[in-house]
Amino acid sequence: MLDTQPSPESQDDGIACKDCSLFQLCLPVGPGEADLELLKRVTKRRRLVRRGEYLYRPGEPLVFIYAVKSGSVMSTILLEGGSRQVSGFHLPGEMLGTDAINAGVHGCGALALETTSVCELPFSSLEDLGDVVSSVQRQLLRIMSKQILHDQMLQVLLRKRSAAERLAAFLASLSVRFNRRGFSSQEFNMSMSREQIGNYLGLAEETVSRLFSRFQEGGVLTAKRKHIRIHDLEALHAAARLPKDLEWANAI
Amino acid sequence: MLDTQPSPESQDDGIACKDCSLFQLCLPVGPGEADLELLKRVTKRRRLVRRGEYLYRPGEPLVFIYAVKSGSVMSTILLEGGSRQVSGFHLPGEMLGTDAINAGVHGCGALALETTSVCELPFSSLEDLGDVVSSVQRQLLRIMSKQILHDQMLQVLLRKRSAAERLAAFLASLSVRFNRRGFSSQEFNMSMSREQIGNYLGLAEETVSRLFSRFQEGGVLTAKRKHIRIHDLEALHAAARLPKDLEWANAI
DNA sequence: CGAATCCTTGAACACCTTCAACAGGGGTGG
DNA sequence: CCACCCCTGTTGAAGGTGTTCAAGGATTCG
Repeated sequence: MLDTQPSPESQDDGIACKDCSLFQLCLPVGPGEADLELLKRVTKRRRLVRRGEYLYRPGEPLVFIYAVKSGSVMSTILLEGGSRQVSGFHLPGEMLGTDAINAGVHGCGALALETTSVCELPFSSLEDLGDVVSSVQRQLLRIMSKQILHDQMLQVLLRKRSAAERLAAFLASLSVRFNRRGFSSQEFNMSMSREQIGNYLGLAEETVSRLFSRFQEGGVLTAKRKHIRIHDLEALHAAARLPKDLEWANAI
Repeated sequence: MLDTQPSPESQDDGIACKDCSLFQLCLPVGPGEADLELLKRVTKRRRLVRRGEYLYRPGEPLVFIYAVKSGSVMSTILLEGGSRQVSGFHLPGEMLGTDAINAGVHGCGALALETTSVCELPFSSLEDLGDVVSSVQRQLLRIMSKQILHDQMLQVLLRKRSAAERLAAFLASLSVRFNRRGFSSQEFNMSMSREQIGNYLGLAEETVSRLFSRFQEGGVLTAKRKHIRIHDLEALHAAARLPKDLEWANAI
């Protein structure tokens, strides 16, 4: 599959961190120049992973926290019996790897769904640097707190919502997240398959497929494989039955 | 309801922090005396809440992170329409409130299920103190990372597990958590109702009740209202189908 | 003792899954 | 370039699991 997702940033690697739209999304430390310098040092490392490649695998030691710059990453939990549980999708501007801080070892695997560029934030440097980095560490606390919040929101979805509500919430979330990154909120290419969406939402692949058809019949959207065009954003959000709180978006 | 849970620690409030069994559970900073002194200062505050009282309500500013000393606390998310979603049960030695760090405001409410004693950890002091506190802050990061991990495990449970597996996992978790605190792993009093368990596990109250009956018919346990006696711990863990990893216990 | 709450059990029903078959694209090799 | 194959996605039918509705029993507390 081609990297069909348009890239809002130059492929030039010489970009300054402060110009990276990711900067304010993942580590908004404010106007302090010292922190900015520090962050520049910390976030300098880049890595490119191709579709199907792993950013990290379960069991590997935690070396970096990652921030997605472009592309998309799927994290999966390896269950006994070898089956894999999708635990999250990470779009540009979103972080992953914080769940490994506790054990110092990655419990999840992170798989690139398309050609993906990430920032590597060496965790040891975040941890060891003195109080210069305190505001960064505070930021890290906030980010992790946010993730806890989002995991809880996702749990709400998984507990009591119908299949249609789950998929609507998922699509509404994608829409908001793409839009936040400067893309259209009404038309985008998903990088994940029906099976992966189903796995993530706790639904069978067939159910997801049927729901896409049903939404299409209802005139809410047009879905041609991975290309999604939302005609009635209002209806989609209504079907999702989520609080209007934008924080929800990251959760799903 | 009486506080039927036996208390493994003296009710005397003069207990030194380092003698508190909670100490190593929630903030194991190691042998450093400086940190120990600091923690003693930080965790000195206690609070007693009675059954039905709130530790905090949604919307209140984040002042403390809490650690349960005795009793039990249920945290709930307030959904639109006024319905409440149970998002977690917190037993002695477990923390709550970290999800509020991001917004600085509690999104959940925390309700005492029985007479409960908690430690109040002023969040500002955790945040503001210099590098003296760095190891504590690192600890906080670990704790939050652990919670993220556990939330993910819970999601696995909610996505693809049957009702019986969910309840078995919940009971197995309670068993492990009680045992960790020095209580019997085979016999204990739950502080939560069938309805609350169902809400938490994404099941109807009736389903939970039926499952208790079914487990009882199968000779796995005896349940007399909130008093649980597990006869076949092996079978319960088998029914739960969880990795033997103890980390699971906190998750559910 | 009465009331309210919690728990239990039964029956019908709805939703989603599972099994099955097929369609359609995309990539590969001839 | 075309044919083929494999993978992904779609659709149908049957069946199971859990919910909902309903009623009754048990326990606690005023």
